[in-house]
Amino acid sequence: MSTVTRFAPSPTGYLHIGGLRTALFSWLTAKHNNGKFLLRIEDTDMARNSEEAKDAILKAFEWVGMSHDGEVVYQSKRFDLYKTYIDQLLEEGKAYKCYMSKEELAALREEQMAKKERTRYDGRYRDFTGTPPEGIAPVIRIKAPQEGRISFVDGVKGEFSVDAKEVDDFVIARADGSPTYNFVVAIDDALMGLTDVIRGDDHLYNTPKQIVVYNALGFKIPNFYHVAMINNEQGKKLSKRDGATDVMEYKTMGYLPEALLNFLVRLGWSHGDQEIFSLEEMINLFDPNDINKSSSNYNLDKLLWLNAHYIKNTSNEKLAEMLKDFGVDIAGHDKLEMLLDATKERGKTLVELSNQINLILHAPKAYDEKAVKKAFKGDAKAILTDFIAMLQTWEKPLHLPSDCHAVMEKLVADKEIGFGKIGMPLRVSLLGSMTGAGMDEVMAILGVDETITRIERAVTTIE
RNA sequence: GACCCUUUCAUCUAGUGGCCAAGGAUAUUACGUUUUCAACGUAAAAACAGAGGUUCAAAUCCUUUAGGGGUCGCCA
Repeated sequence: MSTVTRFAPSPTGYLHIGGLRTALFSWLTAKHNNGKFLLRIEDTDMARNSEEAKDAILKAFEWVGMSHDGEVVYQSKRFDLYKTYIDQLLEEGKAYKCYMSKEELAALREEQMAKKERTRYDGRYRDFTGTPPEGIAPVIRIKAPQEGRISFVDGVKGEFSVDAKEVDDFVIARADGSPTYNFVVAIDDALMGLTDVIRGDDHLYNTPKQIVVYNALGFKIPNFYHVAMINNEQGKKLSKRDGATDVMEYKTMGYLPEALLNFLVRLGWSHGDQEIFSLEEMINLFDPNDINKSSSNYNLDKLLWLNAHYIKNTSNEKLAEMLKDFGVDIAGHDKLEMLLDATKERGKTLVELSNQINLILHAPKAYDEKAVKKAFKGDAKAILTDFIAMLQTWEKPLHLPSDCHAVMEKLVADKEIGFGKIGMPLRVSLLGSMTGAGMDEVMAILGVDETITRIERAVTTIE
């Protein structure tokens, strides 16, 4: 039987970084087995759903390049289907109408809390045959087993079992007739042919309930994998205050999808000492049975490192394309290769990279104050002036970084000075700051004319 | 409150009774390289939550305490 996995978000907000990891694990499991990865939108709660949220989730998937197989399934369009199963269970006596009011239920819970018990429905209408109370629209509850244990083997946690007494006759249809979560999830997972359900371990307790549904309907129970949550660096639940939780924010911040996926796959999963995984390697090596039991903390440092790695290893052509989103359009630039070669090791994100490039592309509007103090002193002015003269009279071509380097070398030799004497003032003249790309590269990219223009302008500011 | 899950360097992790006086990666620090900043290279520092057991031998098995997380809806 071929593997089928799924991701099933409810469209109430953006795609969360934790959700993306769970989705990644599911996606990898499907790809590893040449199976299918399905997407289902859990929109049974009409009040909280939004179209925008759904689109945002789909967009995030598109960005990271995790495509789903087949059509997206919307639970909101399947109410008729769920209804037939509710009727079936009612007819077979596996579910029943419960006329307990919300007030009565609340009172019962309070009573149980007071007695320090786990709260649960007491089954008072399970075998009810009398006359139903007036004015109460009943909910439908499923008959859960009353004794024994409900158990299953979780691919991550291992053997998991709860006392049947812990699982009450939960509601499968509300008073208005709409089906509830645990009911529809079980039905959809079964009908969509899921073989492996990978989800957050906040669903661990839902699983016994869903197993009740599987059994009542005679469905085959899939493998379950409950993945521990991602916490913040302090080990607390990840919230907006901890930085970006929306997947698309990472695009804005200049992260590459490969880096983000590589980062996420290593949260709760590993393969020996390996840190860098291409998509292909992940697919080949991933096995949901290897997922770690414990929750992991979210730490941006490693993501930044990975991102730098992927930027360095991305083709210049592709980088140029991506940089368009960051206000840098160099796709047609004749020195594109040189420009990116000179900068891509200096940018950990596309934002930083675009800053590096802009530094070269645009003549400095102002010179960094500290840099001026350090570089434009002593005989800096004279050296720069000599350098201009040298450039103007240079007879060989000055196209390559090595060509430009030769000029500096000559100057250093002639004047019997260190490289720093020319390097530092030159750097400030060309870029306005003490940091940044190598001078040889910058000069080659700018060309002789622009190089001279920038130096001349700088010289006039030195008194 | 009840029930469940979990616990190796600051962080992600390797580790399935002897190969572990615990390995890798990130971050940190130092040094090297460099005209600068990065990148890169070398090195340093850094952990088995605590307490009891079992065993010739325990990070690994058992008990227990503590920390963290989750669940207890006519939400998903």
